[in-house]
Amino acid sequence: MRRAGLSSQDVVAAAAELADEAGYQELTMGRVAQRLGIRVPSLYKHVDDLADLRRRVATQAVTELGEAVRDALQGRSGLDALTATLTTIRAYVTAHPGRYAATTGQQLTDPADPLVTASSRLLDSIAAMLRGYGIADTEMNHAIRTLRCTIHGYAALQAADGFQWSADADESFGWMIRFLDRGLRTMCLPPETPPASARDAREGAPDVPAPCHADRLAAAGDAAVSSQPG
Amino acid sequence: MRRAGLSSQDVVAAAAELADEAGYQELTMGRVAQRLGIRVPSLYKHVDDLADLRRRVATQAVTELGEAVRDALQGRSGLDALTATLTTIRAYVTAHPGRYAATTGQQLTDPADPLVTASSRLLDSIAAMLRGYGIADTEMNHAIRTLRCTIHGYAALQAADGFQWSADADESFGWMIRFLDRGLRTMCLPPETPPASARDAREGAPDVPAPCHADRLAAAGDAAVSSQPG
DNA sequence: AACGATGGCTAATCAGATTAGCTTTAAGAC
DNA sequence: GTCTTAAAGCTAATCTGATTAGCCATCGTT
Repeated sequence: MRRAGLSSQDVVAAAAELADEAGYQELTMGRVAQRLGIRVPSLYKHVDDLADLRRRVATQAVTELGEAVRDALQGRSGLDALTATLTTIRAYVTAHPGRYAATTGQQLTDPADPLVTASSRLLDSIAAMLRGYGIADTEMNHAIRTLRCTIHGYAALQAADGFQWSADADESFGWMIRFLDRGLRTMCLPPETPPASARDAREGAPDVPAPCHADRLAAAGDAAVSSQPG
Repeated sequence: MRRAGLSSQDVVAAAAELADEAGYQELTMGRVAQRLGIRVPSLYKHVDDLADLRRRVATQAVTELGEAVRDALQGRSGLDALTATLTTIRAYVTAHPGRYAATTGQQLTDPADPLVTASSRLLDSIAAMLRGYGIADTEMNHAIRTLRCTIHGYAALQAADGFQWSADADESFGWMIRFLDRGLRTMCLPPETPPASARDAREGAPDVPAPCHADRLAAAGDAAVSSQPG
């Protein structure tokens, strides 16, 4: 019989496409083999096992996403950069829900893992965006983590079920961007600075640490930040 | 042989405990049966199948979480209420990572589904928190969605790997709360209101819809908001 | 033309979910 | 007290999907 002549890359690519088209839960050895026109056991010549394949798909996703974000950030700063970042991520997750789904739930422990490397790059881009945004170094870790939560939450929800929340999803997305923008812009000013609004900031807030001084930064290159890609 | 005399509730409870203790990926019919001291096929007298069991665990989680948040919000408003909400959710997810993990990836389509009901209640609590926070009705949907993304992102990341991001996670959590607080307080003021900061808000922001007027609200009881629990 | 690594295959195994069908308990009807 | 019967368990069997073992063909190299 004629050989297909596949590489690991081909297998991962097929898996990624399959996940996007049929849903991440359909990313199975059988479906991948079928798509490639080979039998299931042959896949094991190219990947270790299903977990390995999933992890490679996740790595590809984070890599692609990181490149897209880096490209989108060229020459931008402030709200412009924030908008570009979120828009890019949203577009990516919309186009590749299965790939993004693969990234959720991956452990990032081994520093030599390509997935960890790719995640670090993505977070570096976000950090650069925030730095150009005027976030102080002392706040950087907190800001990255906060933004990461919001972005990951948005992306995870979107990847999970395509956001059926009706027609005004675009507006909500824009609102979210403006929300983040304002939060970032006011975050490093003294606590009293935000304009007196219709708000009663009670005194007895349960257990929030003191405002606006970040001690003990976990140093640079803090790979622990990226405990989860995206 | 002696009967165990189990109910569906017992099975779900055992599954929830198992998921918390051993991790969501260990939530398997075999492990659940083992924990209950019965054989695997007997489980099918109490639940339809594994998907049903998972969904019930998710429902229990969202219900418990909703009750906890509702309790925590008693007599609070503003930053106090926001802090209570997030602190409660964080505590719940920390105590019950497996349960929370069960909620991610559930579809919420059928309005009669108990999971949908429970999710709606939780979102109602969050809406009440925001309303008491001074968010206009026209912005409510956007605010809920935004907050939901951040909360879900935080919870999902935490449930996935327990947040190994080093020692200052608490500080980041506090920072995030203050960030959200400031964002919410400044969000419904005219765009120019936020104090001129070290920021250059460029003009050419890619594609964000116009600021601060929300048209076409998806009416009340908008179950589509809860496309994902938590 | 031989060769050796590579990529593919069949057959078999294993794990986990699910189904079929039987048996016994235990709760209520008489 | 017995009788009946639905519910709750069980064993055995099936099915799906992942994985392993071991064989064979292809292809680039010598």
